[in-house]
Amino acid sequence: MASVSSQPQFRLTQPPSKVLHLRNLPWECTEEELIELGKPFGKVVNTKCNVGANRNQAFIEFADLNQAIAMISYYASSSEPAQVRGKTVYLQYSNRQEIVNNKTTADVAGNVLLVTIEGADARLVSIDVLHLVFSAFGFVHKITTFEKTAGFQALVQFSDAETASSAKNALDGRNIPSYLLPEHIGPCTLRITYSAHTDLSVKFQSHRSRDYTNPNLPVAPSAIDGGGLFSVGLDGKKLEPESNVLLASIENMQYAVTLDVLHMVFSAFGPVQKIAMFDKNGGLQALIQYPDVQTAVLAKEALEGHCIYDGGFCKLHISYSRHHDLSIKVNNDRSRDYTIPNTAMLNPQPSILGHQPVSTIGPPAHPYSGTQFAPPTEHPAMPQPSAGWAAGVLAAPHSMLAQMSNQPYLPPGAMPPQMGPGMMSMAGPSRLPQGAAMPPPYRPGQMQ
DNA sequence: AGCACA
Repeated sequence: MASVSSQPQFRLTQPPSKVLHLRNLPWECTEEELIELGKPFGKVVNTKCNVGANRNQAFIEFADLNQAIAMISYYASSSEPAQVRGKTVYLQYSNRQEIVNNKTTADVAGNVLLVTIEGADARLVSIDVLHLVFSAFGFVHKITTFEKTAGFQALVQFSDAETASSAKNALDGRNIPSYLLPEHIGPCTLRITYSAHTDLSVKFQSHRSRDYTNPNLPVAPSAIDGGGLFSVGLDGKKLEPESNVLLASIENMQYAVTLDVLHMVFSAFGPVQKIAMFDKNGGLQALIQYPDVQTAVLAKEALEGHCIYDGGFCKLHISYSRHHDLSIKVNNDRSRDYTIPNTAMLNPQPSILGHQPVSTIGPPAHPYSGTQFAPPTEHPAMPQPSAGWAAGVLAAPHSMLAQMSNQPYLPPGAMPPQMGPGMMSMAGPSRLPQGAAMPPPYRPGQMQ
């Protein structure tokens, strides 16, 4: 009575599926042979051969469930077994409902790009860098990365084929800007084709896959340490536990970074409850409190390593704080509790208009101007702010204010004084790339 | 001869 059916993976009967699992196939069975086998019963819409350790298994997917049932039923009662090249093949319903194929390339333009990253250090390119690069062309819905014989590859999903093709046209054959990459790593060239996918299935956020449309997606179990206290970072190194409070330190602070600048930058991801600024080791640091961990994670991932101002000025380094609720004793120019409704009390009306950054947001000599990305037909020193993809690329990593203050988070019915016209002008929409239909990272109501 | 990526 050693019933194999007690092992779920060897159940004798599978529930019907459009997908059939085939085994005992001859060596190097081709897709054509599989189609030939299935054709009498219906339309084979997809196949996958050379599956399994011996590469002698395969899947075929019919257009219709009834066609799969017809094939199974036929061979269940036939005296002639199913055969390929005279070899008996065994078939049953697959335990999956559709074939997910890695036939990643397509001939026609689609909304998903297949990106191959070439270069000795290609696999050191993080999914966040890819996200940044491709976000310059529009909202990136999802990214998955994987390693195949072709090397390190990624699938990047946009809303539509138009956005995807603008990214493809701009980036194919170009190098990822070195300033986005870790130190001392070689050039990484992007080779881009269209993928046959239209909607990637991302089950959890991990170091290999992201779904930017669903911030509530669970983090991959594989990316969480057994204790659960520490999560594993993009490079597999341990990180401090996540927190709703971020610790930001500001490097290369050529320009004053005020409470209001920080509030604006961090408000792009959700309501900022409290900010406390202080000096440490000769540099400026700030604690930024969000209502929840999730928002803080979003903000950290988006902002880490980026500069508030163009030209590498005021670079942010962000980690999770051990704090969870800051105690703000007094509202002044270095600390503020935005949850206190008494706006009259906290209104020093600082405005960065009094500081130089307004005129220096776009430094005259842009150090990154198109040298790596700019198409040869354009003037590298003169990125066209509203027309070129180059401006978009540059805007993403270097002018966060320009992009993020576009639609900062505002509490319903509230117009904080620090969101005055001075602030908005500094982030003038003129710097936004044309394709900046990119939704703001945070919208009230979107995240429950 | 028994189910594919993260």
